[in-house]
Amino acid sequence: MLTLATWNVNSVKARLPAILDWLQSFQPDVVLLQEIKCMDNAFPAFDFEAAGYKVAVHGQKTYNGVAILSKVGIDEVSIGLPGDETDEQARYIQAIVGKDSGLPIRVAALYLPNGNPIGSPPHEPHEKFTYKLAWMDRLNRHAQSLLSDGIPTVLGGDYNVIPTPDDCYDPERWVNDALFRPETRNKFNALLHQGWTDTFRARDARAGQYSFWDYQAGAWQKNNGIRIDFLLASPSLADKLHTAGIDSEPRGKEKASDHTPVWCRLRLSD
DNA sequence: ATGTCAGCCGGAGGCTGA
Repeated sequence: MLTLATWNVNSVKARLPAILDWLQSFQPDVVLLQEIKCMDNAFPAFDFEAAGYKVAVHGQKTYNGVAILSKVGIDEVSIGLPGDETDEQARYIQAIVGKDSGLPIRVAALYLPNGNPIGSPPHEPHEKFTYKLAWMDRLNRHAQSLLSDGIPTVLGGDYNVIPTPDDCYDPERWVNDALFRPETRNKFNALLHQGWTDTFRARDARAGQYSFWDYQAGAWQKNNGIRIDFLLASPSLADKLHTAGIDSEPRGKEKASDHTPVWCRLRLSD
């Protein structure tokens, strides 16, 4: 059995004790981190190595930043999402894990742009919603190429997409938000239709299961959340999906991230 | 209506992003 997780930690420095606690108690094999908010040389690699993980990092100053932690090795690391050489935001890293312990699996940690506020001014080249939609087009092209070479793959991260009204506490409140707009949901659906499986949804059909709760307005206490963090499995891995879930425990602790870990467990034998 | 948190610069607290 192999346990993978994705977690937007909202600063790896601010969250280090919380992350180490969770690794110790949950014992995931592979963790995909987003919003580490530091440069590569400031990533606390020693602490994760001491906990038994190999580390691959793609960071930048202040914003964004993604990383992979693995107990089963990391090989063939590559950073950046293809399709725009001018994009300097650190939002994508992929690697092969588990190379020398059975089935090698390609994993990616991605941090899809938020996209708010929408249109201010509407056709400005750095408008955030335009950047989000263009990034999603690049992701979909890249994801298609990942499927075509047949390597079992998990694409995990903070997608900043609310896929359906079941994935937010009050759909009316989100209708004009970049996370829920039809353009956003259509592109995410197009990704799924390539053949990716939302592993959580494949194992839990209930509405109102969330991975993010805003810090403001008592959102956590009222369970005013949204589900925007996903582990998408390619077809051969979806067939091996054992269980999946959201561990909301870290969100309730002191000095929590606004996101909580989403996990899935794969049956790799047979 | 407001409510939060983190990083940056710079040496306080205002700004940005989420």
